Parts: sequence; C-alpha cells; structure tokens
Amino acid sequence: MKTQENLVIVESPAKAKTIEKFLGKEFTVRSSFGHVRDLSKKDLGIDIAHNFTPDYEVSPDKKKVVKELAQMASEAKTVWLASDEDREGEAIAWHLTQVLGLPVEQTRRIVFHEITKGAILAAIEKPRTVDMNLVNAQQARRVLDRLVGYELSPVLWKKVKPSLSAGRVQSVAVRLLVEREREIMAFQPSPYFRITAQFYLPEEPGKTVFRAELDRRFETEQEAEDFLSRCANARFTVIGSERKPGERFPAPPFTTSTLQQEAGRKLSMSVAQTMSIAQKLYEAGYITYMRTDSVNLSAQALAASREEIISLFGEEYSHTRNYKTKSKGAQEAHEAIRPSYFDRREIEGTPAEKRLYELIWKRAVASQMTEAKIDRTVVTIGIGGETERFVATGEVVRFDGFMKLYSESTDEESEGGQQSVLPDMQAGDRVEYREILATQRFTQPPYRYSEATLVHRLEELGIGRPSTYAPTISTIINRGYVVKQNRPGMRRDYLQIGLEKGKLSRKTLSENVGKEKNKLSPTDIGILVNDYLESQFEAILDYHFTAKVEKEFDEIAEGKKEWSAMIRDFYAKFHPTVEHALETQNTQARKERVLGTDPSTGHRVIARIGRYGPMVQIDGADGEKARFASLKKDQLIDTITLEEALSLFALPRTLGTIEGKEVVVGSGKFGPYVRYDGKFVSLAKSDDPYKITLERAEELIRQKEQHETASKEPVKVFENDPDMRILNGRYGIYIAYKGKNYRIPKGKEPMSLTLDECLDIVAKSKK
DNA sequence: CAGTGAGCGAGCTTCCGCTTGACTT
Repeated sequence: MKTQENLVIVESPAKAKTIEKFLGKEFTVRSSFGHVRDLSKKDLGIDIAHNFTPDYEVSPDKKKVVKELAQMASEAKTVWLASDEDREGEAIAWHLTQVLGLPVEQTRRIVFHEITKGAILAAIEKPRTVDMNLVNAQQARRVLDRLVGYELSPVLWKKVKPSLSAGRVQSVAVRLLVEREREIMAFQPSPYFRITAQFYLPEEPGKTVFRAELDRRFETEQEAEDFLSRCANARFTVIGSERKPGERFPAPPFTTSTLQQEAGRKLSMSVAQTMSIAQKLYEAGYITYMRTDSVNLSAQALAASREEIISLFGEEYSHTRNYKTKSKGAQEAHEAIRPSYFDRREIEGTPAEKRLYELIWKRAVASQMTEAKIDRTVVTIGIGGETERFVATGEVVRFDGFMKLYSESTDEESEGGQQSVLPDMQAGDRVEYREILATQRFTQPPYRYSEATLVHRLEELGIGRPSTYAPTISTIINRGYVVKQNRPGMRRDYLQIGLEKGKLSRKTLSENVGKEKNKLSPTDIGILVNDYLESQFEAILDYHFTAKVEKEFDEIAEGKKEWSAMIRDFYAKFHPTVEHALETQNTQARKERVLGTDPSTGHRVIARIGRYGPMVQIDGADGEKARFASLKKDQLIDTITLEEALSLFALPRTLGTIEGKEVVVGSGKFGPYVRYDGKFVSLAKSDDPYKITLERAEELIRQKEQHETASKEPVKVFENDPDMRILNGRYGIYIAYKGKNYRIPKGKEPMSLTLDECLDIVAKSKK
C-alpha cells in the first residue's frame, strides 16, 4: 500500500469518514476512539511523593488502535491531530504525541467546531502546537477525580460494605436524590379551596360561557362556603379588560441534556436509550454529534434551515437566530444536535430512530422560525361589595410562527391553566354566573427526579459532562444507591361546594394522587452512604465543589497556575479527612430505628441494614434468636411503620397440605409465590398472598406442572448420544448438552441439525 | 434464582471522561 503524505487523527470513526470526503487524496483520516491512555488501573496510578506524577498506560482496549496509528504515523510525513477543541480533546492530542512518539516538527494540531468542508479547510490553514496549559488542566481534573474516587471508595468498603463507590459526580447525584426524598417525607399536604366560575354576558347573543378564577384562595371550608353564599345574590360587573400583545419564542436546538429531557417527556425514553438511538443516527450520518453542550449552529446549517423553512412555510416563518449557552462550564467543542441535512424530513430506520430523528429535526428547524404572536386578554370582574375579584384570561394566537411545528413540553403540567377565547367585554358590562365552584385542593409535595430531570439539575450545577450523564445514572443504580420505580398513587377524597341558580350544594369526589412512572428514589443503602459521606467529607459533597475546582482548572488552562501545585493544596486538605474517617472508631456507618414493640411477644421491633440488605427484626427472649424479615423494595427504614413491619412476618405461611406435602405461600425476590414439592410458582397479580386459599394455590400449581411437562418435551433427541438434546425454552429453541445450554447460530434450521453439527456448536462456543 | 441475618479471613471491589463494539440467557 502506498504511504500517505498526511495522517489526520480525530476522536470518532464516523467523523473520520465524513472528513475524509472533504479532504483530498493526500489525506488519510483515522480515529483514536477517544482517549488512548489513562492512569494505571491496578493501583492509584499517581506518585504522590513525586509531585503527583501520573502513571499512564495505554488502555487495554486501545492497544490495537494505537499500534495501527503508530504504524501509519511512522510512514506519514505530517500527522494532524484533530481531536476536539476542549480540555479532554487537547489531552487526547498530547497523549497521542507521547504514545506515537511524534516529533514536534512532524505534528500539527488543528481544531474545528463544525464538520463542514469550509471549517476543515480553514483549520488546515491554521495549525498550531499542542497547548500544554490546557493539557495540564485536564491532568489536574483526571488526577483529582482518581484521588477522590480511589480514596473515598475504600472508606466505604470498610465502614459500610464492599464494592461500594464514591466520586465527585456520582456522590452529589445521590445526594440530590436523598435530599429530595427527605423533602417529600417531611411534606404535609395542606388543604385549601380554589374558587372557579363559569360566566356569560346576558346581553351577548351567543351567551358564550367563559371561565374565571378568584384572585384569592380560602383556607377553610367555612370561609369558602360563606363566600359562595355571598355570591348567590351578588352583582357581577366587568371592572377592567386589558389586551396585551405578547410573543413566545422557540427553544434553542438540542444539547445532550435537553435532548435527553425531551425524549424522556415526549417519547418516554430513558437517557441511555436516547443516547444509544442518537448514536445510531449519528453513525448513519443523519445527525451531528450527540454529545455536546453547545446550542450553536454552523453558518451552513443556518442557511440550510432557512431555505427549508421558506420552502415549507414561506418567508414570514423564517427568523435566523443564534443562541447563547447558559450552562455552567460548557466547553462547546461541537455544534448543537441537529439534522445533517435539513431537507431530509424522514429517515430509514426503526420506529424509535424515526421518532427521535423527527424530534431533533423539528426542534432544530423551529429554533430558526419566527416567534409566535399571542394576544393575551385579562378581564377582571368585581363582585357586589366584596374586595375579591374574578380574573379571566384569554389567549388569541395572531401568528403561530414556530408553534406550527414544535412546542417544548414541561415537566409539571399546570393545573386548570386552560386558556380560551373570551367574548368582547367592556368595563361596566354586567356578567352572570352559570356556576361557581369551591374545590378543595392540596398543596403538592416536591416532585421526585426522573433520569432526565436529574441530568438537568446536574448540568445546572456544572457537574458531569454530556458523555457521562447516562453512565452516571447507570452507576448509581448498579451500586444499589438508587432505584427507578413506578408508584401507583393513592385515592384521596376532596370536597366540592357548588353554587348554581342561587343554590348551594356539596359533594365529595375522589382523585388519584402521587402516581409516578420511572422516577428515581434513594434506597436505604443510598441514604446511609450519603449521610456518612456528608458527615465525613462535607467539602466533596458540597454542591459547589465541582464549580470551585473548575475555576482552578481554568486558571491552569490560562497558564496562571501550576497543576501539581493545585493538586498538592487540594490533597493537603482532603487526605487528612480520609485518614480521620478511617481512624475514627465506632463510626461504623450504621443506623437502627426502633419501631415499637411486638404486641404478641412484647419484644422490641427494629429496622436496620443487615448482611443482605434492609430488614426488620423482632428481638428474641433471653437466649433466643431474633426473627428477621427483609424490607420490600418500596419500603425504607426511615419511613416503615410498626404495622407494616409486623405484616412482613406474616409470610411465609403454610396453607395446608396436598398429598401429604406442605403448601407454603411467601414473598420472595420475584414477588409473591407458592412453594410446593420443592418448586416455586409465582402468584398472579390478582392474588393476595395474605388471603390466598389452598384451592387457588393448588390451581396455580397444577397449571405450572402442565406447562412444564409440555415445554420440557425435547424437540429433538439423538440415539447415538442421549446427552445431546434440542429443547424449547423460554427464549426459543436451544441445545442442551451435559448440563449446559447453547444457542443455535443464526441461519441454522434447528430441526434439521445433525449430531455432528450440534457437537460442533458446543465445541465452538467453548472458546 | 424465592430459605439467609455468626464470625473469620483472603482477595476483590473503586473514580471521571473520551470513544465504540461485543455481549446477549
């Protein structure tokens, strides 16, 4: 193969492919697949005694790439390092010079923020050298994170339990969830009465009914009722009618964080799902890079979107805008997430890919459209001699602008905020009510975070980066600090007092409250670890810790500070807190909550974390063993009641016997079950383990037995080797051989497999 | 992988940020 003159190295292979097309034949473009070196993994990887010298090694999964790049670099005349223009990208460039042994005179550092031909050709014209100040800022970031993570985690192994973890980002994420949960625990809903009315103008021919709300809420039922009584014969007059022209502006195009939020709200995708689908779209060339904190669009993109808008909606809908990034610590190495080609409204792909693409397309296009013009009318209505007023608001869209295409959704749906068109009214006009309602409402507890709202909050605090939002959520879930759960909610009664034709009436209605889907909440372990970390390492758990160190990283990047000096100062304060935590006796992080006494034995009932997780315990009499039961997954040590704890001991219970064998009902890891003859049968959703009868249990057992004999029947056996069987299981047809199961490779017809073929499959999968 | 909850000790766990596959019982 002929040696190329120029080797360009970028971070992403998809980017390499695109860029290669823009550059001439003299350029070969390859990718490093992100970072190629990292701190040694087996130990701390930092020589603290010698100025915190990092011990870097080529990451195991990058050995191959580095070897290939080294080969190509040695043959090239010039190597162009085109990693991203931010701290991490600069470090990647520097690590490449180190592992590839690139001399300065052979190396050019170039940067561009957008993947357009113009931007890349311009970058080639203006090469520079690697910026060591920026590299040093990255080294400081890397070393600090390693020191924090690798010193705090072992403290948890000793004080709480093995394999736990702590870090600058994940520990603060957990803290946010714990504090929110505490707010919810402490919240007491307080009732109030909201007054709404339906009015009409007796003089207006259509007698159009419109809604209005009183400018005051009442605390008690009595006050609300008294007010309605006074309304019965009151005279209602328009006091004022004001029309204000208003505007509504489109949202900026997506960043990683806003894409995750909108895909969560509009398409019910998890942040991990969103990212993996976006990755597919990126690799297919449909969208620009999906890990970005920038809302900026290239000049080329602005022009292309303008053209598309004009052709779809007309000139009056086009309004070119440039958005400014608000989020803290944004590095803006890429464009906002946008379609690569604005004239591609639809793509090929899975339904999820199509939907996500459509969302990205609409958001990006809408961001370049005219603002909507909306007239807002506010009418105030006076009530006889009362001081309170009714207020009616109406909205008329004079020009829809970007709303023709896209409107951003919100996390919390506002109550009763429905706006409508109001009839024409002048001050002095008399209005009459059709109905006035006093509805009991309750103040609402704070919302639990969803994955996406947690990401949003972290971004506000400048904690974490677009590439780590999704992994951070996986980590705190995998460590058992946090669970993602649905909650069914509860029925709650509320009162409604009505006034119609001068007559009062009242009724009790019922609503479902607190229903939640896929919301995050901390576990007992999460709460315990958080409280311990907060008590011992306040500085790291501080919400502003990241912002503070980021400021210092910036100073290093500007050459105003030496990176190892910054780390030395940090470590001088940090390390003693670790030593202190390890040395302090009796601070084994644990908590125990006394719930009360067991009425049948008079012994103490407590909730605590045991070897296998959260549990409740009824103490035994002298010399007797205590009894134990695990908490269910929606129960917390902090909130479980004595009654709930005692009911955990009601299971397992024996229902009776069938053919002399015991039938036991219990509640296990996978939900309620019946155990009979050494086998477990899951209960149906409609079965209550506390109330299930022996008859019903037997029915379930027989069903399972029948199903098993049916599916255990081998699909195929071989006379020459009885060990080899082809079976039909839960996941389809598979091969069973000497106690192990094997998948049948794609494209093979299971029924026509020969014994030799089966043995071959078994042998191949051994590797 | 549906029961467990005592204690000892060896060996292991862990961070954040940049990027894709390789895995799929």
